[in-house]
Amino acid sequence: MAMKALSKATIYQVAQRAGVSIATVSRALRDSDLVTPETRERVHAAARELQFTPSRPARSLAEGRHAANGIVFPDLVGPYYAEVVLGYEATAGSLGSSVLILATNGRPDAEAAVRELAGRVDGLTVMGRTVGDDVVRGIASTGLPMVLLARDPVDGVDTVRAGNTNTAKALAEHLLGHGHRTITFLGDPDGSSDVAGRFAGVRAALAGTDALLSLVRGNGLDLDSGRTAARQILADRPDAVVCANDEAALGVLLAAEEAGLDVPRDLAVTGWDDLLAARFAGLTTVRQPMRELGATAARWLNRRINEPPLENTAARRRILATEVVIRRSCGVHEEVHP
Amino acid sequence: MAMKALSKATIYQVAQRAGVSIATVSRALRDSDLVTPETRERVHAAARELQFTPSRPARSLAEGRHAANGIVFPDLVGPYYAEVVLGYEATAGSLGSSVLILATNGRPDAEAAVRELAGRVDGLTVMGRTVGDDVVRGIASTGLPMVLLARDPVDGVDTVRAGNTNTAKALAEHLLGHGHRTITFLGDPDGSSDVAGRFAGVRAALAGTDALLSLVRGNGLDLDSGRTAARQILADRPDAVVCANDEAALGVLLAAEEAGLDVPRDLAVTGWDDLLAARFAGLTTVRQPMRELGATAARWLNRRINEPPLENTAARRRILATEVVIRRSCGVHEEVHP
DNA sequence: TTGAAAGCGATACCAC
DNA sequence: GTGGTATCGCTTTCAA
Repeated sequence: MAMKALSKATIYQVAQRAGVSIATVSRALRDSDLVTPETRERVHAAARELQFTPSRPARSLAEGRHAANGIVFPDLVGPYYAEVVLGYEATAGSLGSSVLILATNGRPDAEAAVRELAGRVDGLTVMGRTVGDDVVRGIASTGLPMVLLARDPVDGVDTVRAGNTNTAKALAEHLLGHGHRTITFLGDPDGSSDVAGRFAGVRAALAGTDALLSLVRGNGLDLDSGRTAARQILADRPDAVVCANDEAALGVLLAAEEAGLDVPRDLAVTGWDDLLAARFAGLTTVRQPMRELGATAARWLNRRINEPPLENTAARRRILATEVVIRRSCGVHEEVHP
Repeated sequence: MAMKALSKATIYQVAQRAGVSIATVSRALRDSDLVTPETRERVHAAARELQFTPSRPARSLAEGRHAANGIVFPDLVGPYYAEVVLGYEATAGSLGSSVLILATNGRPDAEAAVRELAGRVDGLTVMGRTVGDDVVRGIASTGLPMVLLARDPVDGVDTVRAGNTNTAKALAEHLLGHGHRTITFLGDPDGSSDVAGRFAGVRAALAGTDALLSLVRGNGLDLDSGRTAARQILADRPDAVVCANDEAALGVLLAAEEAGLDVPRDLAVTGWDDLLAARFAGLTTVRQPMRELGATAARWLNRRINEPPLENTAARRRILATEVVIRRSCGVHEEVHP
């Protein structure tokens, strides 16, 4: 039987086999027009026979670029980040760039991991509160193109995010319209700038009204944290609980059910993200363009990477629109739902 | 010849600054014990001052490895893949490897993209029906360590998957227990081996009974495809619709509601995956260890990568356990739900 | 312990 | 058009 030809072929072997120099191989393989169709074909044949694939590190070293970019996010748990990352990958891929991902989640060495990642890419997207501003500045100052995603801006770095405050204000006003007067916000404004913006919006809506706003930070934005926090919140019998995201809100829904409370009659609940589950739970929430957030970041990063060094434009900011999605959980509406 | 504005420092500059050779810098920075604590410190200081970070391509070229591995999946849409990829990233990261992702989704050049990815990593995990067996074999034959995830095995390549057939059989038997006799399976067995396994399980359960099984392939496994397919299915008034995944099942639920059908009284519906939404939709489904699937693949791949070439063990197979999760949608149970 | 130098595998400039 | 070769930045013998 034939021997397993696993040692990858190099450009030298292809050159030898085709009877040309490595320079010619390089040209022929990248379809340079400085090669005779004849030799071009000969080289391609040799390459094919040897199953030649150029070494990526060698290429990168010679070209001075990685042809890859990276995205750092806190976690991939929950549909929110997943959608954003997917949008990012799809767009980056179509722009001809490979994508490296890094979830800083429970990583103790997040900062080091991010720096290491920065060394593997032509540009980096940093999402949410994964690493401090100092790290972002440090990396940006090396000249590596960067884009911030769903995160407070840093001087000189592009930022893409989804609208929080205005939409949160609209949501809270809708709640007021239902007659709710004691409102609890569940989420930690110090935990992420998104949450901070949402809280600010709610507060703005209640300012100058007779409604009462209280804040419960909770332990996180997942279902169980929401459920746990809700047990405490429900003891105070607020009219409504505005949650920082859908998962927490779903947890509150579960806790309310346990407590024998009817939503929305006894308690109104709202979330944020419009997850698939929100639809089936009848949860009033806010929809944000997750896929588009990722796609925009990828597009911007690509632009920065290919930008002529001297035309370096000022940092961009963009806030993508979000919208309130009214369902059953925010209060009793005219029509009766089955 | 343009001047690089922010050229990163090289090992040469560090060497010069520390007054040593590049060899010494290399050793000092990788904490070799062949260096005086004294010079070690001097080198570290110089590196720090110059903000030196070794060039990844240069390192990879010299070491002959990437310190990275990749995972290919069809799509990241829907919580299923996201969870698997997260589990993968977390484990790979903790094993000291960077992770490259590739969604073949709507990519016309999926095969080329996978090959290109293969050139950037020390090992590759291929999930589902992203590329053909020929491509898998081709890559595996170059000696690149691989792991197959949720996909039919290929000779000589490790495979990790979740149980389908037996659990599907149990699920179908439960349905029979409810008295359902006309059952429609929604999903394309030719579209993925997972779906094929689930269908096989259902068929096995009905074999030898008086129950009738029909197959509707549908156009996909997302909510809208399920909803659309359901409109056709419902015309036949089956007792139960067994869906290949939760998203399709949720679509069926929506269509049933539109048609004025009561689930489970008029129609039983089951899904697969146990998404968060399934819980709130009261959907009977099957839970699979998504996170663990990814983690196992990452662990196996790591083992292969670091395996002494000659101890090359036979291809491994593992099927992780799945379990039926009974909720309301499969039929009327004793207890009355609110 | 440290330094000199030989790779690693491409790209691209400069002659011919 | 092609070939020779310097270069990219680092790791790793091999000597000293």
